[in-house]
Amino acid sequence: MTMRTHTCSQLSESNIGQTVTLCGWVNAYRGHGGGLIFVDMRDRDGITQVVFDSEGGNQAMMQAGDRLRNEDCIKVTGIVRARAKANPKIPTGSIEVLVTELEMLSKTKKLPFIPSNEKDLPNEEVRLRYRYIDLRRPAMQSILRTRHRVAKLTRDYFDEHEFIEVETPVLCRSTPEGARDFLVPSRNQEGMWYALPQSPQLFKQILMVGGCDRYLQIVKCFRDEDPRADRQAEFTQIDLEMSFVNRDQVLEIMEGFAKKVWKEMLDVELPDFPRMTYREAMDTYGIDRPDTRFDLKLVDISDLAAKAEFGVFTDALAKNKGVVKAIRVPGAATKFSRKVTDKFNPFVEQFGAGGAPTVKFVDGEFSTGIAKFLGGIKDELIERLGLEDGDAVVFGADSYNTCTKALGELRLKIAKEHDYIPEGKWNFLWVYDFPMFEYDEESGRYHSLHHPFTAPTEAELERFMAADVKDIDTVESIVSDGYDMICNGSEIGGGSIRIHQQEVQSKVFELLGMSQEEATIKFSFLLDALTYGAPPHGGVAFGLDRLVMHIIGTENIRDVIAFPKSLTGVDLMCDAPNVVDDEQLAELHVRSTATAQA
RNA sequence: GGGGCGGUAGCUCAAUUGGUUAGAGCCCCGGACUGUCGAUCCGGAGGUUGCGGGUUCGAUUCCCGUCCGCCUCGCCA
Repeated sequence: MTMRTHTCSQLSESNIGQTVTLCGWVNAYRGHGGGLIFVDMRDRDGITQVVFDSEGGNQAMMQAGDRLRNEDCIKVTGIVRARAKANPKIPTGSIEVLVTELEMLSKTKKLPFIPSNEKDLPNEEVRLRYRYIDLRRPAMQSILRTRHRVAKLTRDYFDEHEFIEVETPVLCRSTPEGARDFLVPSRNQEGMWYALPQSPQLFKQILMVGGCDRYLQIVKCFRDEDPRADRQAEFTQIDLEMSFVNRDQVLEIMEGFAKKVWKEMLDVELPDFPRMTYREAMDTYGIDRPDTRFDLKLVDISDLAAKAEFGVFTDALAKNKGVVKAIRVPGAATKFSRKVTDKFNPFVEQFGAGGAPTVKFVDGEFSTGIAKFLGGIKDELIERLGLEDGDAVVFGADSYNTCTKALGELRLKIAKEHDYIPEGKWNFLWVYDFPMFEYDEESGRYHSLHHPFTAPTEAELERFMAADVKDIDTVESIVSDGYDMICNGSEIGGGSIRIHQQEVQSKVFELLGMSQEEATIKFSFLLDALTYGAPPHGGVAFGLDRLVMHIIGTENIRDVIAFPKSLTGVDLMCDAPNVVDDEQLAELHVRSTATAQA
């Protein structure tokens, strides 16, 4: 039993004549003087019109009804009756409730905004500050429910596949590889700190060593890095791990999960996911998470460019790993005005490239831009790119990494701004065969492309174990058994087969420039665990926030989180983070070095 | 840490080359109205133009600094 007999979505013509009680908020108020008042009541589930009629109620009740305003929280008892004229806009539009009793549960004061006025919402800052009002909007309720359904679907699917949910600690050991840790001072252990988990990676692997076989957890993770529109410091991961599996077996089960989510949530039947190597993704899309809904592929024309007498090309080719690449943009000759192409240069400069020259291909000739440099290679270029009349071509010339990155990003920008992305298309794929390591010139060290617990592929194992730290080309060429699930150009999940042999794990640490002593201090528990009969295992982590973003069709991660933070990591509603007392700090053996305090 | 855009009433916005009392709609308050459904109509209240400094006879407007929000690069093993 609750205070009400029905929710605001439940009543229909079958309830006519019944006395019912509803609880909810005033969604709209339409008074017609002392004698007749309409109020739309809203709760989580829907809207029902209730009527105050002087012929059906007493004077005091009419007066109380007349004082109702948007978002007052009320309880109403009355008799269900048919409407003279139904309102087809709402599901309960054929009935209304003639009020016999009204109870004001909670009067609202003047609101910063009216949640029922979807067309005139305030800016996001106000919505976040008054999140409890924003959350009353049906659109927000729908998102919360969508997120709930995805979480439930997740638990159901993996339960059916014999995964069990296990909780791992939130107060962890700091392992300052990769992202910055959030730290928590220890009161009991003076001078010691916990870190919040960037992911439960090591715990889930140790669960495999502990015989759990198949593990699931929907879990908060924390990375103290600057947020983005699609990234928060605090986010939710669907964390998975399996024992006694190889890569294809992991992919099969994870692909089944994605298919199930898309079927249940969007009624979309996804075909089997294509697979693409990391190398192919980088070569043809300039990014490790290619959006394959459209072409605009990067084509290597280095050999042709070498023959063109164009300084930009020849200079680029003279660089270490220099390349020249081109993108055919179908039908863009008319779209690429000078104004449009002038913006390409500053855009690619952000990514370290010098520029992105263009040409148009009209009436069998190159024109505008760098056309005059392409005379000698015209026919070969047309053939290589498959040019048709009315196309445009964008070029990039630089070292492989810079050129690829710049053109990859430019490709996405052009696709978005000039409508090359088809509506309603879902292109999933797996990217695999990542390099294990990338050499960073600046620090003179390697870092892991996935994470340092990713195994080399079986075929690479021997070469990996024999690799010499100083042999950069060889180390960079070693392929790992990692994989990412990509959906429309966004990484929604990633994982790998993990290392389950201690000597292999030690070799990774060695190549990462960690001394044996250092590795022992940081990861002794893992290295130890791997020596006690660790099973082969692998897994995946999906980003729950990203998944829900795709399903509801938003690019703003704050839309799918009930209480998100701003881009400076501030909770605008709670005003966190905040200053704490010196006594609190003293207890934790911490003193602030901050110069300014609020 | 760098770059870009923004901040005027509770909310969404306006305000001429710097100009005299900073406007409108919604919300709120008061009133009218018995079939509305974004109800309608009449009246009213509501402002340290984010904050601090500067230029000027005069600053919402121009300049400097600062705070906040959004987007982005770096960053995100």
